[in-house]
Amino acid sequence: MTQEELFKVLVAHCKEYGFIFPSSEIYDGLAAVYDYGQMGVQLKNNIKNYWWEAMTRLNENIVGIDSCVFMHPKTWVASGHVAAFNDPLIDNKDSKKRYRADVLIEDYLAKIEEKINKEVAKGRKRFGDAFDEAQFRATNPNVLREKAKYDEVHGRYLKAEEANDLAEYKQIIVDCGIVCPISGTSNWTDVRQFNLMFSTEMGASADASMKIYLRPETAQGIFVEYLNVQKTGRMKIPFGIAQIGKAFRNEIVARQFIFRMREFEQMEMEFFCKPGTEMEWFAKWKENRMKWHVNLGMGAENYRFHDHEKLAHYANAATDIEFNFPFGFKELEGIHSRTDFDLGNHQKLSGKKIQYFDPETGESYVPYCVETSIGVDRMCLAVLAHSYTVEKLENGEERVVMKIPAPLAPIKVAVMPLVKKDGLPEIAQKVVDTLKYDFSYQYDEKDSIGKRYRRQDAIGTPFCVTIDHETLSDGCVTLRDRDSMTQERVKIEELRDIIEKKVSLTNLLRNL
RNA sequence: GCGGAAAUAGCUCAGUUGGUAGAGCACGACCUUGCCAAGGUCGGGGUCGCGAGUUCGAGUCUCGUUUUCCGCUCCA
Repeated sequence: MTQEELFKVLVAHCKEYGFIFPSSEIYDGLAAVYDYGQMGVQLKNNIKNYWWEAMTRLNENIVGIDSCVFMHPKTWVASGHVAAFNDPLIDNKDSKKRYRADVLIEDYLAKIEEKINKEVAKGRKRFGDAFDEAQFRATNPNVLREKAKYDEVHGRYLKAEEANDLAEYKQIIVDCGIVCPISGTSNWTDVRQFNLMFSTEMGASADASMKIYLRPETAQGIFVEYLNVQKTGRMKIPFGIAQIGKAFRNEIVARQFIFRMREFEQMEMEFFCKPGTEMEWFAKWKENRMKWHVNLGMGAENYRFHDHEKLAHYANAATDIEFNFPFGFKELEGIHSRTDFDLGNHQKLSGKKIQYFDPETGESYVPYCVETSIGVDRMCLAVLAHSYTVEKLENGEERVVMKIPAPLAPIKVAVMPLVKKDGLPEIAQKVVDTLKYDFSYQYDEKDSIGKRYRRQDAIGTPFCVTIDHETLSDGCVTLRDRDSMTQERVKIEELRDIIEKKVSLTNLLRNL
C-alpha cells in the first residue's frame, strides 16, 4: 500500500470506529471541519493530559491558565495579526498566480517614480552645474506628465486603502493596465479580502456592537494575563504559563484531514526569562519537548528538527519538530524565541507597565519569552497514523490493529465472558466493578471471542480480559495482549496492578 | 482560487440501450457454538449528495451546485 492509499484507509478507519467524523455530514459536511467521536475524544483528552501534567506538574515554575477565545480587539493590533493577517488579494487567471493588490499598485507607483528620477537624472546631465532640480520638476513636460499620473493613482490608492474599497483596487489595476509579471496579461479576478482571522460581533444591537476576532492563537491569552499570573502566583523569573485551547484561522486552503483545520486546538507554553538568556532556554525547551515526544515510543527516527531560516515578525530563533506523517515529514510542534515582542507591544498599546523587577540585581525589564506550541489535532493524527497497522496472521488472514501507545488508548481494557450463560456474564460484571474506577473499559458479550478481540484491536484497546468456565473454580481470567496477541492466566485481584503498570499516565510521566 | 477524479445502506461496492434499488460485511432478536473476524432463521436500514432540465419514465443523459480526494496555488 502506498502512503497515499494508507492515508485514505486511515481516514475511513477513523470514521468507521468512532475516532473522527466529518462535521455536519447529514447536511453534506462543512469543509475542513471534523468532529471527534466517542473514541477520538478520549484519545485527544489523554494527549492533552499527558502534555498538561508534563508541563504544570513536572515543572514547579510552570502554571496553567484557561483564557477566552474572545479577546479585546487591541490584542490583535499588538500581536501584529491585524497587520499581517489582512490582505487584499487578486489572482491572474492566466498564470494562476496570486498577488497582493496593494503591492501591485505600490510597485506600479514605484515604477513611475523611477521614470521621473530618470528624467531628472537626464536633465542634470544635460544642464550640468546650472541644473535647478526644483524648476526642472516644475516645468519639464515628461516629468509633469508622469507626476500627474502618479498623483492621480496615488490619491485613488490612498482613498481606496482608507475605505478598504476592494472594487476600487481592481479598478486602479485595470485603469493603469497593470499586468501580471509572469503571464504578462491583465486577466484578473476581482480583489478579495483574505482575512485569516474570523470575526464576529459582540453586543446584541447592531449599532452598539463591537467587531471582535476569534483568536488565531492561544498565546495572546497568556501574554495579556502575564501580569495577573506573575503577581498573584508570586512567580519569579524564569517561569512559564501553559494553556490548552481552541484557535481559529480562516485558511485559504484547509486540507489533509485534521492536519490543517480552520478550528483547531493548541497546547502552548510561554516561558518568560531574562533578556540575554533566551537562547539557553530555547535550546533547553527544544531538548525537553523532543523528549516528551520520543517518550511515547513511536520511534525517535520519526521525529526531526527543522530550523526556520526565514523568521516570523516576532521571533529571533525558531524551529519545528516535524513528524513522519503519511504525507511526509510535517510540522507537529513549533518552538519559537519570541523576544519581548508580545509583552513589549502590549505594554505600548495598553499603557500598563509590564516589567519584571529582579530583586537580586535591582533591574527592571520586559521579560523575553520562549514559546512551545503544539497542535492537539496534529498530535492526534500523528498517533493515529503511526498506530494504524495491518498484520498478516499465521492462518493467512489479516488483522487491523491500532497500536496506540497504551497510556493514550481510548479504551484501556475490554471485559468479555467467553459465553453469555453459565453465570459467566455475572462474573464479568464483577470484574468490571474491580476495574471501572481506574480504567476506561468496554463490556462485550456479543459474537465469537475472536471477533470481539478484533473489534478491540480496531480501536487500540491494550488489554482484553476473558472470563471462562475455569474462572468459576480457580478465580483466574485470561489476559490478552493487543500487540503480541499472547495470553496469560492471572488472578482477578491482580488484574488492576498488571494493567495499571502498562497504561498509566503516571508511569509515562515518570520516564520523562 | 484553478485543473482533474469521485459521491448508491454504517462500511466495501454492483446496478445492462433510460423501465419495480441490490449483494457481502456491519446492526437487532432468537437458536447452535465457544480463545483470535463461526453457522442458521427472521428483522431494521437508502428521496441513489443536493437542485433544476430532457423524457411517458432518470441511480443511469444534460446543466448547475455542495462535499471529498489528487495536483497546483496561498499561508506558516
